[in-house]
Amino acid sequence: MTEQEFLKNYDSSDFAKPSVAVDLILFTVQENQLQVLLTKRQSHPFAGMLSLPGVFVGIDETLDQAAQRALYQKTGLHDIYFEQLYTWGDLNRDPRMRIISVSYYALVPADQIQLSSQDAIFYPVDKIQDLAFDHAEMIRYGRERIRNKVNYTDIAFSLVPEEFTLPQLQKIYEILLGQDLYKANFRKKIAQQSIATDKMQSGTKHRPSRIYRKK
Amino acid sequence: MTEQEFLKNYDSSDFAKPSVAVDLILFTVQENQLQVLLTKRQSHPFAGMLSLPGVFVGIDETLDQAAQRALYQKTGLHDIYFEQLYTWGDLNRDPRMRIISVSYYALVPADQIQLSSQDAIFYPVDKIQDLAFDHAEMIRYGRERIRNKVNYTDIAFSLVPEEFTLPQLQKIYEILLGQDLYKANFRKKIAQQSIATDKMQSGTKHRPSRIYRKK
DNA sequence: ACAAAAGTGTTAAACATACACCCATGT
DNA sequence: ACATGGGTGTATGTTTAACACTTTTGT
Repeated sequence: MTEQEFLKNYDSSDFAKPSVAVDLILFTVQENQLQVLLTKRQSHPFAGMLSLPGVFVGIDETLDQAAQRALYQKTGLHDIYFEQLYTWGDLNRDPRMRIISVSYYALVPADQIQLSSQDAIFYPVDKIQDLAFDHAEMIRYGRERIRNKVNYTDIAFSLVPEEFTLPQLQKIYEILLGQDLYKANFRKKIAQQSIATDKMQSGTKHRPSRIYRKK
Repeated sequence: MTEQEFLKNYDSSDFAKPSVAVDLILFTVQENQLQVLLTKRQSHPFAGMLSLPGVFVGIDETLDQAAQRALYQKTGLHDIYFEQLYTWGDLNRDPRMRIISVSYYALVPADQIQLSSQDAIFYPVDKIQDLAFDHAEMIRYGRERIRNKVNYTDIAFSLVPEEFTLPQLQKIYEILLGQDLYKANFRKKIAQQSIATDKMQSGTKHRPSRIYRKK
């Protein structure tokens, strides 16, 4: 049977279909650590373990919409940076049945977050041990994508409030990259993507920092 | 209903499921152009138009396996460079039904290709106009991914035979990047990733080029 | 000898890295 | 006055871009 004949004769009810889910990897920086949103599983399989929030993709719902829905359910947030990461299709990802999962990652400044679900918590990425399904692997992959993208995009700005100081922003860069940066050089590079306001930070017990916005 | 309850009560037969397909974007360089493998559609929808080769994902088949199968059907090839690109989930991608498609791209040296299907042809990427489904968009996205990856990986080597000359390799880089490169600088950078053999090219009407292998 | 493309050494500019220092605030 | 972190100018090293030139083959 050629592919054409296959497509021609294909009747969607004739074949067992995998289910399709979207899993969301929501990153934020809190307490000087990169953290990820996890939920505690109440039921089989992996009951009691932590897992990423996920939803099944509705028949009348795009993948992006499903990701937005998962985000909204857990955080009440709508308009934040998010992006498709990778699609996971191993056969026994889920012991119940064949599920193909499209993973998304999202970045949110810590101050925007108000968890709307009891069972949702933030967990430091570096301390993750065992998660349900292949979710630890997903997070590792997302972590790596971010580490790369920081260097040639402005995604780091997504983790900082609209108004921020350069030391704040530098800390974000350092956490995402996993290494310290030289203050003077960081500023020369990043200042170009930022606009200085006339406001200054207050309440510090040292010289106040100037407040910037993203250009 | 919480997500937990949803998952607990979820019965795969209760919900209409999208179908899942894999579409393959096979790139090669022929006649100094980046070309992509297309097939002419014989039947509805988009009968007569060109499209990417694709397969439905079997219930006992991983996504990578499905991509390999599509590759093998069209070219008889097995072990070549390929990688997942992106998953497309818009609602009306296919007029027949809801299909989510996981796209893969692959890179093959032109000399390895022996098309095993009558209706498969190579088509220059820069001359593509209308394709069936969202396949033109997929190719554009894959083209962009390659353009980026050329700069920080060695994927360009995947488009050249095991033994190659540096001018050959440079031409590949130039085609992938879409711009000319300076010979001397290209060599300083790439020579490090290559090993010189003691063989020389023959049959040219000018100075013969040394043959290299990938390190 | 000449054409044509292979192959190399050197210079100049751009960018990244590192250091040294000054500044503004609270105590 | 001092501790603390904010903020800046300059020098050094490394990478990238560009040019000028030599080499080897066929005709």
